Amino acid sequence: MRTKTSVAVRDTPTFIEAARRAQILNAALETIAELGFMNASLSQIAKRAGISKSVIGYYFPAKDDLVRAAVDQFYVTGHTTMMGQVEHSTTATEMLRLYVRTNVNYIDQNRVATRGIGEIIANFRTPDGQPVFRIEDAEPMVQGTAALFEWGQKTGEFRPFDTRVMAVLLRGAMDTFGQQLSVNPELDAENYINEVTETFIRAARKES
Amino acid sequence: MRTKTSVAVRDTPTFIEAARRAQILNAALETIAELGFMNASLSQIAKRAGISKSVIGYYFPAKDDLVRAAVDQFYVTGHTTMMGQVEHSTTATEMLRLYVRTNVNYIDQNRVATRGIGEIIANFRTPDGQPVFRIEDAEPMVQGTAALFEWGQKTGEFRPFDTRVMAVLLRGAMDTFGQQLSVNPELDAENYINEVTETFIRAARKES
DNA sequence: GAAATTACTGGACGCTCGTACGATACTCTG
DNA sequence: CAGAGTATCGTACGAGCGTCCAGTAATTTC
Repeated sequence: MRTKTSVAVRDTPTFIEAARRAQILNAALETIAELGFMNASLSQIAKRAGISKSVIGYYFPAKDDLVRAAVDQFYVTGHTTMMGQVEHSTTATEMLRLYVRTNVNYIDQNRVATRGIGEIIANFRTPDGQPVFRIEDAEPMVQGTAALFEWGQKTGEFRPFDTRVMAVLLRGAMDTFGQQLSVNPELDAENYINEVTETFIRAARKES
Repeated sequence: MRTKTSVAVRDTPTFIEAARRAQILNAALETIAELGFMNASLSQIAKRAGISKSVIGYYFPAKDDLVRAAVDQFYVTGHTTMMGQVEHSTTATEMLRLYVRTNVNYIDQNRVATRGIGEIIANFRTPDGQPVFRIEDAEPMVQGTAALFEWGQKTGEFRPFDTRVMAVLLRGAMDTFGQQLSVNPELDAENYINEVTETFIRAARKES
């Protein structure tokens, strides 16, 4: 007679299950953010969560599933949070301002998660060495950003330029903020927002 | 009776030793660039080099030494290569142009090494999880870049702005190019150079 | 409050890692 | 061309990894 070693598939998860899952996901992101993806073993994660290693195996069939769940959760909450704030702008310039502000603030207020997810995306690979999250998976994000600049070119707010390169530069500026934050936790988000906004508006706007 | 299991310390290395060291360093960077730092085991590196795992141990006492040697080599050759090209500019604007061009071209022409070193810097940690190469180690690079912008402000070519943020943004734009390259190897370096140069000159220059 | 289900534990398994080592092959030098 | 020094190999070891599993504790169900 075999005993159950993994959680049952249910329509509505138990209260305990929901809480444990959240706790484990949180501990995983914390551990990854602090030790790096390659040192974040299940033992380490379990130790931080104060639970036995096997509990993780009980709720997540394999480590892959845990990692994927963490990434999914991050993008679902993050994307909806940010989209809501940006979408009702009346000019491309205003949208650019809001885009920078919303993104930087989100990173600032979700430092551990942002850092952890970054580690995962950079280092999570299949057994044969292929990245699980390839850079082209961020292509929709780049194209969405490029659309902002295309809009501005259409309305005449922006000069002609390669919108894709500009979008990649802006995305890079967002990522850079996260990295700078981990160097200097006292970094002033407001100042960064203002400088980056000014920089990109000047770079994109039509000659006066 | 013990036999020698590591290479002797010599004033001038043997021909074989120099060749093997170079071969191993090269294979290591290749492997790291392709499989990622965390999957680049000594077995994998040895396999690529077509040698036994023990040969690596013969020339490099520990894996750490191999990795550090690879980083050292990269920075020594890279830094001197680029400094030489930029240093005799007559205006800050010209230097900015040269800076972008030289950096992008260097990354373009050293793709594997650039990618490998990036992997190492991001993922190489001490046993307790602390990064070996901390981001503040890149501070001299950032300050050197900031000095370029300060110069331009002093000569009146550039408007007032936070030179450190601008320097971080420019460094980020350089790093971004490398990442974009690994997505799309056909990426046009010349176009990227032109767009980035135009972007930063417009962002930095004084109002006309 | 007994039975059934759910939640958790500690230990064992097979695997790969980095390192260490004894033995063997190659290559110079006298 | 013998022998010392140099270079390479295969293998073995302990540690840590992710996964598995039989058994126990806790909670829910009837």
